[in-house]
Amino acid sequence: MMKTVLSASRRAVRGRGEGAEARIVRSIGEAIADRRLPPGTKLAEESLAEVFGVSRERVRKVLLLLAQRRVVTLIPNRGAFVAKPTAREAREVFEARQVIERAVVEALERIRRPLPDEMSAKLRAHLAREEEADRAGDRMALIRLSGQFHLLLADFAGNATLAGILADLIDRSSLAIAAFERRSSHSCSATEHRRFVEALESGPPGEALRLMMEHLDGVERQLDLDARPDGAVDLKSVFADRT
Amino acid sequence: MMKTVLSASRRAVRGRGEGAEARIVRSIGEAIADRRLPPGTKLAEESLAEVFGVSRERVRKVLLLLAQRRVVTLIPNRGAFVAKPTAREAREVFEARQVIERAVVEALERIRRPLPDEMSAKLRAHLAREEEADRAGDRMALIRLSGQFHLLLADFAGNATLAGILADLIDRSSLAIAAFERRSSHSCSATEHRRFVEALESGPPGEALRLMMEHLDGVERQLDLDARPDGAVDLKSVFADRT
DNA sequence: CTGGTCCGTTTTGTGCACAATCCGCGGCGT
DNA sequence: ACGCCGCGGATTGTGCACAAAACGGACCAG
Repeated sequence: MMKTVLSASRRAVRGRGEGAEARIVRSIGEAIADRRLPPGTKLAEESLAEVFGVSRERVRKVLLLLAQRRVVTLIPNRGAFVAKPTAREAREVFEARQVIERAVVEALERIRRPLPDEMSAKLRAHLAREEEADRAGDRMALIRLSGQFHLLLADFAGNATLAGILADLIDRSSLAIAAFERRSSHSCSATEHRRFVEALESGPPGEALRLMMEHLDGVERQLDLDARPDGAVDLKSVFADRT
Repeated sequence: MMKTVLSASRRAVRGRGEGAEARIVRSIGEAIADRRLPPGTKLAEESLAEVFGVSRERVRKVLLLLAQRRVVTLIPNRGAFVAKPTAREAREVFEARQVIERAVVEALERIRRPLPDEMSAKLRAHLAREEEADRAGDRMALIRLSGQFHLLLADFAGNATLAGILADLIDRSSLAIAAFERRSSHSCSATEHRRFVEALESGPPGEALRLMMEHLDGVERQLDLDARPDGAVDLKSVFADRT
């Protein structure tokens, strides 16, 4: 038996209910984080309403929520688009992440070793999943898992408010990466995550923090944040050495 | 001449326009921060629509935005209420503020002294306003100015994203203070702010940071975060030593 | 006096229809 | 060939009407 049957005739079942909006928000949010919806993509209300089997105003509400989280941009009388961060905003987001994740890791380092079994177990289980996705070459899963890893750490730190803020920043990081990623590079984060966990469990004090800061720096440095915003490219330099 | 004339007959002028929603959000947000709307207050859609001279769905949208910022709580089929943070949430908010404001002050301390004229001037102007509100005993103005002070510092730090996050946290601080303030105490923050600015301008390195952390600790310590949430009070202990 | 049920009123939730706005395209003039 | 203007189609924005649900009071039974 299939898990869920997607069909227009089922809209009464799929579309309704308390958490319908939350489901759609998650769904779109994940699609954006996974880059199935690249920055700049138009999100037409009618289409989304059809896809999710809900009325147009429900979609409208969802888009308003996503806009508040800066994941989509709402342009009056033009519609909703997947947000396309500026280079400046991208830098700010990564800086904000460093600020918050530093605090998270500092809190985690204050926990007496050995780490609680549950925490350790969850971390190792997560690493296993990341490495499997890595082996399988499942890029989308890897991106999602990478975000979840940082969020998992924030949860362990015990401050749900900070974790919530970080969740937003992680989504926006995905957006920034999608917008500014260099064609080349991409050192897998799975191994860096593993090293971090090892440092956290049995490394010298401060080692985990150092690794995390380097990790975030590394991710940011893989971006091409000097690129001009689209449409402002210098045509002269682009065609300089062409004949 | 008065700045703005509030009148129902002006609804066509006041209610319309691009920034109508932003205006209402600010208006309600300030009212909550100023504690003219204490935690738990019901925010009926129809009433608000009438007050601001807009349609009910516009109010609805505004309430959705405020709910996203955790300033109001939306209970399905019950309506919107001014959020009433739990003690845990209050602690989390203050901890989050420390995390972010530490980063802000560290960034400010990295600026070479003397501080740029504009920055210095704005800070001093702000201090003057705070002290005047203090002398005048204008409690509401003092609360608002106190929040603006911290936000001003974040602006100077140059990260708009972090500043935006902090703005939310400051609003929620006001809520927490309103919910957990002790009847007694309240050391004026104006003098602490002045000392901070002096330390920032000409104090030894780290002094400003120390003052800011103490300041935030002080604010939090003025709260009674051990109070049980309303309705869950332990009647036995309340009437323990009564006859 | 306590506790429970029913019903009217008030408030919130949702779909729909219509108004407003914008985009693309074709025509026209320079 | 380039740019300006205006129109048709499509998309978004908004008010309205009705459906759904909750609160409060009245009434009643124990």
